[in-house]
Amino acid sequence: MNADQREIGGIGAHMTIDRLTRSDAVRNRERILDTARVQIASHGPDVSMLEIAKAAGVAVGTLYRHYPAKTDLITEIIAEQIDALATTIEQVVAKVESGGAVAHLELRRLISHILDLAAGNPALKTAALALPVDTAFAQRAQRTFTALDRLVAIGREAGTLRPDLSGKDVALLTCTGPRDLGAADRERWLALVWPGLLATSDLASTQEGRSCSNC
Amino acid sequence: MNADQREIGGIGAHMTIDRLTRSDAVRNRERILDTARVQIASHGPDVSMLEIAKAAGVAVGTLYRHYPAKTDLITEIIAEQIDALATTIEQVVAKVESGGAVAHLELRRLISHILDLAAGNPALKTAALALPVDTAFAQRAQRTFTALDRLVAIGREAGTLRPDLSGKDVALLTCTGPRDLGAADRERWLALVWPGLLATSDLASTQEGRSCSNC
DNA sequence: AGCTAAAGTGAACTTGCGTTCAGGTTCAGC
DNA sequence: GCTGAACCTGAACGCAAGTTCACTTTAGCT
Repeated sequence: MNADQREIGGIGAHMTIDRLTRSDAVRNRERILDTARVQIASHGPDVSMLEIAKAAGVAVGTLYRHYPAKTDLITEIIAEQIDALATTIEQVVAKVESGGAVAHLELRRLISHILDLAAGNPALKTAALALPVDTAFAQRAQRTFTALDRLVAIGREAGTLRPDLSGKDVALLTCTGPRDLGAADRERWLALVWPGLLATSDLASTQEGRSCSNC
Repeated sequence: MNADQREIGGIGAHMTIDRLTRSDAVRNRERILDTARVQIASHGPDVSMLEIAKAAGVAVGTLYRHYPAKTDLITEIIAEQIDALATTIEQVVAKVESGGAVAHLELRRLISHILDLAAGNPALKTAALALPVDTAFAQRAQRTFTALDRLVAIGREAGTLRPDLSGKDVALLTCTGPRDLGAADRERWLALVWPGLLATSDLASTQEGRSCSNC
């Protein structure tokens, strides 16, 4: 799974010689990350480090060896999440650019997906807000915005999306979307918001919502 | 300002005889409430009781005399806020019902107002969520929903608002509206969401947003 | 097998916050 | 002005969570 030569210092680790990294250390680091992901998702970012450690089958000291402060742990987890989302969006863009899908429909699906993600992890945004503002998040978020912008631009040019819509708009909406509510409320929310993103709200309304005869 | 006969026990205070309530106690209670409102609004609901006390020019013990637990303080403040909002909405409804205003326009103004409130108090929702669910909030919130429902119903009957729109929809949107963002983002948010609340998004779009010739 | 540096362990320390309470203070009525 | 109950005060308590560190264990090498 993980070979001998792996990163250890997080984002910008570089040292003259990559001395050995013990296998148990790598294993524990992964266990901690996996556990923390789940714990934070279900119990919020206020889970104690002790509980995370216990759930990971590791002592607190070990946890602190890998992440000198709780902030570091949470930062890494959020960074993961952002990267995953960016990748997803980029894949969607690629699919649309290759003609394999329609921009505005994919955008709707994407928003729905993001809402689901947020709902499965209601505490993430809270956690992110509690973090220092100038971390490595900016560039990661930028990647997300860029991809979103691309997708929106295609839809705009196709005439299906609102002429003045931007990727930032979509981010604005999804970031403020419901996080602590059930699937029904999320769907309703999208049904309410969606028309505002279209060039003409009577067209292209694919799913529920207002009365629409031809779709 | 406050005469001899005033409430002291909060919501449902009733005793055989309303014995004396010292003037300094009343004064302090008000000072505490005023201070807490400000402190919570600016520093979030995590301000320590000590800081609130200090800012109010009072010892912690006094704070705890009036509010046996921090929860009680926050509860009262949120209750105040909800009541004020409910009153505002009811006034709007009355104005509309008397023919003094148009429902959908007032709804838009109302949503904007609620967003402003939330932005001036970004921590309130967080605080409310951290509270026990079955408090006296339910009936207060109900008052708000009822008023909203009435306003929306009028707009629906007038044909300006989306036929399937409910007061709960408006609550869903405003509750998830931007809280930590600037006025520009709030306006943009509303511009994006607003079309989805109208019967036909091309009509009655009063302000910014898409191209609209006759308004 | 033996060595050693890296990694792991968990009790203890620190800090911050909610809350209490014994004692001093003050308002209100006589 | 005197009395007593209500009120105020703030040091102290308890607790929970983040963090440290002296010591033990272990992986990787020879």
